[in-house]
Order: sequence, then C-alpha cells, then structure tokens
Amino acid sequence: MSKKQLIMESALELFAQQGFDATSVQQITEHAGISKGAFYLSFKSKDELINGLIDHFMLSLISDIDQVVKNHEKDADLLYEFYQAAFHSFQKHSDFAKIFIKEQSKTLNEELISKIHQYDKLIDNIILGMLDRIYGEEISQTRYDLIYCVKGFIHTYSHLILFFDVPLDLHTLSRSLAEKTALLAEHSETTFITEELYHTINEPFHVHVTKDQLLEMMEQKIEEVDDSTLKESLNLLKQQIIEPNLSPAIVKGLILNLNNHPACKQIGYLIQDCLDL
Amino acid sequence: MSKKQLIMESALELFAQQGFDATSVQQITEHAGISKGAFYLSFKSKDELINGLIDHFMLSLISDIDQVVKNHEKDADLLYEFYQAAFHSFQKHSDFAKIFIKEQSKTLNEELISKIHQYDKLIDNIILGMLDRIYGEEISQTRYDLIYCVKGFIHTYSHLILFFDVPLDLHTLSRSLAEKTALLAEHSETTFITEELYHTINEPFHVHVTKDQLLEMMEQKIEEVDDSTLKESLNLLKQQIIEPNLSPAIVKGLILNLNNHPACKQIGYLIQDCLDL
DNA sequence: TTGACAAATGACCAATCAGTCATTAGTATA
DNA sequence: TATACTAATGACTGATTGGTCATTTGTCAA
Repeated sequence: MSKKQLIMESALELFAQQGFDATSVQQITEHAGISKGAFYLSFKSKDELINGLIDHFMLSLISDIDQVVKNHEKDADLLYEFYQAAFHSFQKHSDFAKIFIKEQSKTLNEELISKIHQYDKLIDNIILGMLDRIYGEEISQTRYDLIYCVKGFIHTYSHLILFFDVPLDLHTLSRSLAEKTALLAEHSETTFITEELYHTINEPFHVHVTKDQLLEMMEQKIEEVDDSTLKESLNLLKQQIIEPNLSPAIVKGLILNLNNHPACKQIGYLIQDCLDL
Repeated sequence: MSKKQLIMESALELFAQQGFDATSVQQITEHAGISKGAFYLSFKSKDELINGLIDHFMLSLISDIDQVVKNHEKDADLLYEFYQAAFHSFQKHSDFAKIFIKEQSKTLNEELISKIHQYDKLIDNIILGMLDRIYGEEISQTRYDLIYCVKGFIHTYSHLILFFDVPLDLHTLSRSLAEKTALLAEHSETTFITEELYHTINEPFHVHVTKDQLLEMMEQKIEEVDDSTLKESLNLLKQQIIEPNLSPAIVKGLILNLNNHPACKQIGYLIQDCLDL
C-alpha cells in the first residue's frame, strides 16, 4: 500500500468519527504511524487530502451506481437494483458514507462546496436517467420531484445503516423503496419542482461561448497547465467536443478533474455547458 | 432585548453560516457589539450557548408543529397542515433550521448528540400520532417506515428552502408532499422498519425535563411575563404540578392561555407533557 | 568504507482558540 | 460631591492548530 493510501485510510476513519475540523493532522499521522513531515511529503495540505478523499470515493460511489443502472437490462427490477447498489456501496465504504451524509457543514471552503454540489448533480443525472428510462413521458410533470424523493429516501434510511449497529436486510429495504418510488412515479400528480425551478437551482452560471472559442481557450489552457491529469483531461474533452464518443460518466469525471483546480474551474463550467450536461 | 438574547441571535446567524466549530467566541462578540468578557457573564461557556440555542429553537419548532397537529380537527387536511407548519417554521427560523439540517457532525459532544436524538424522537412521536390518527389500523404494517419517509421528504425539500435564494410556493410544496404521503400510506405494503427494529434503535425514552427543572423554568417565566393572565395561569399550573387538584378542563384552558402567547408556547408544551395530556 | 541522495523526522513557528481576571466605566444612593 | 456597587472591558494565558525546515536516517553504487 502506498503512503498516500495509508494516510487516506487512516484519515477517513478519523474523519468519519470526528469530522474534518475536529481531526488534526497530528492525529492522522499518529494513527497512520508516520511523522508529520511525512504527511506533507504526500499531501501539500490538509485540504488537498480532504479533496482527494472526496474525489476518490465520490467517483467510486457514482461509477458503482452508474454501472449498475447502465448494465441492467430489465426495467422492471431497475429501481430495486439501483437502491441495492447505493446501499451496498454505502455499506462497503461506510466511513466515507458517514462523511458524505452528515458533513455538509459550511466549515468547508467554497471550492469544496462547489465540488460536492457538482457530484450531487451527477447523482441527479443518474437518477433522472433511470426514471426517464423506466417511466418515460408518464412522469414528465413529476420527474424532478421524484429525484428529490429518491434522494430523500436514501438519506433517511442511510442513517439506519450507518449510525446504528443493527444487522439490516438490505434486500427488503431496497424492495420496499423500489415499491414506494414506483407508487410515487405512477400516481403522484402534483408538480412542485418545475423544469424552470430545477434549472434555476442547478445552473446559476450561463455564459454563451461558441464551440470554436471554447476549443481555442482549451488549447491555450493545455499550454498553461503543468499537471498531467489536467492536460490529459483537457485533451480528451477537446476530442469529445469535436466528435463525441466517450460515455457521459467519463466526461463528467474529466470535467470534475478540471473543477478541482481553481485555474481550470471556469473552463470546466464552459465545457459542461457546451456538452449540454 | 436581553443581553442573552442578543448573543443568541448573533451567534445563530454566524453558526448557520459557518458551523459551530468554525465560529469563534470572538466573532460572536464582535458581531453582537459586546466584549468577550460580557459574553462570559451571560454564558459560562461556548457549549452552554450552543445547548441553549438548540433547546430554545427545538422546543419552539416542536411545539409549533405539535399545536397545529393537535388543534386541527379535519383529518382530511391534516397532512397538508403538518407540512405547512413545518416548512413555515423552517422559514421563520431559517438560521436555526440550517444548523438543524446539516450540523449533525460528531464534532458535537456526547451530551449534545443525545439531546438532538431525543428531540428527534419527539418529532417521531408527533408524526406517528398524526399518521395513526388519520389512517389507524390501515398502516399498522408501515407506520414506522412512513415516519422515515415523511422525515426524508422534509429533509430533501428543506434544502431548497434553506440553501437557495429562490421564492418558493410552500402551499404547493405542502400539497404535493401531502399527496405523496397519502399515496404511500394508502398503497405501500412492504414493511422494512418493524416495531422491533424501531424500538431497538430508539431505546425507551422518558420526559427529558424533570419536574423540578420544569418548576424552576416556570418560576423564571412568571418573573419574565407582564400579562396578569399568563402570570396567574402559570401560578395555578405550578400548583397543579406540585399537587393536582384542578379539573382537566380547567388545566386545559390554562395551557391554552399559555399557547396563545408565543413567549409561553414552549413552556406550555412542557407542562402539557408533564401533566400527561 | 565512503559519498551521494532521497526518505523521514519532530522541534519549531505563527496563528488561533476558549476562557480568565485585574482594571475601568457607568450608575444609583447618601 | 463622595461612596459603593455592578456591568463591561480587553489584554492575557495556556493549549492546539496547520504547516515548515534543518537535521537525521536509510539505502544505494562505487
């Protein structure tokens, strides 16, 4: 196991117990059995560690669920499989899930909040895609409300899984939530979250840039940056804009890479906008 | 406004923005326009302030909702009225609601966590009482699941109200959630949270305010209020708690006197609880 | 054995924290 | 005006924080 991984695992455990702020770098290094200096050889700050943890586990969680939803053929069981994937992933990475569920405190810096918001949007898109696939036009009036209901179900029941030490039957839980979701999808009629409201909330920035302008800006940015991840992400996204051939999850991940770095955040938004995500 | 109230209001605003840990006593006193020493004349520690805030607003929130549920006669509109009360209370005390929704971080000490857990149970009881009243035996298999669904709905939609600066139509929201809740209550059949599981999680719980504590609070309130009706009602109820001798109708009337005044609503709720009404 | 280089250390720093207390300001009574 | 008292102040303390860096340790090839 690399030193970076060792630190991440030690930190995750402590963060889940105490939260980000209440866990000192000292504690992390003691728990990992290394010195404070060694920590700063792997991460240039505590913030970078937190960022790394969130990126790592969020992408893992999202790709877990995305894969299940994408690979499942029968629409009949899809809701059930979705909830199963989500709760099993929560159980597998319970330390991270604890942080994800409760630590939305504004203690975090602006950058982190926006990052979490972006991941939240990714999850929204997975849920929305699933619901549209199963119910199509039937839920045109309630699709955005349904996203919120699904997330609400997951949130409340996650508390049971994460914060109480009771053996639970996730199969029954997933079946129960699939039944509830289906009931709402098939019979609920009142619209609260309109298309307009949803987009007001989720896409506050909208600057129109042409494709060519954007490609030129990306080219320039590729020259500017040093980080190889950023360079590659930008190159791949450039290809995607010229000729789309990557899966949405990959594209979204690449954009998140950009959003990690303040210098690339803006261009990340523009690319996202251009690719209609 | 008393110094204590001034500090609580200043602190609440900052806590809502930054969280408990990230807000220093220094910041609070600067924001309130007083010195650090003056803070410690009103509160013996930062923890005492946080405890006071949670007690004050939680009781306010709970008694608001409880009163609406108890006083509403027509079962048909009850769910709607419940959601209306909850969301309006959230909007009224949005700073506290923000803290309540997100700050469940374990940064808090054990005492606080258990306190929040107890308040959560009070809310559960209000919701359960309401659901039982409307649906009775019909939901015997799903009543505990329904509590979690209702709380999940409130949680997700609260995000919209609290963290985005968009004008929202709470009437439509409450109607929409009442419809959804009714759908689940009438058609959902799968049981996940059994009676046994529910009680495993929520170990038996008793009145969290002792008689002596309550009497002390009443004494204090008697000093505070000007209105002679309130003073007399409080005095009579104090006697009733020490030695019951009034008829139930009179007691109920006295409590109603208290509930009419915002400043006494909370203590009214506690007295009601203590006298087993 | 030596020398060169990277890996790792922990004493140290400035900043910030909750909480204290000697001092001062303000006010009411004599 | 003088006295007595409370309310309020803010410089201070000791503890803790994230982060640094001169120093030591470990590991090679020569």
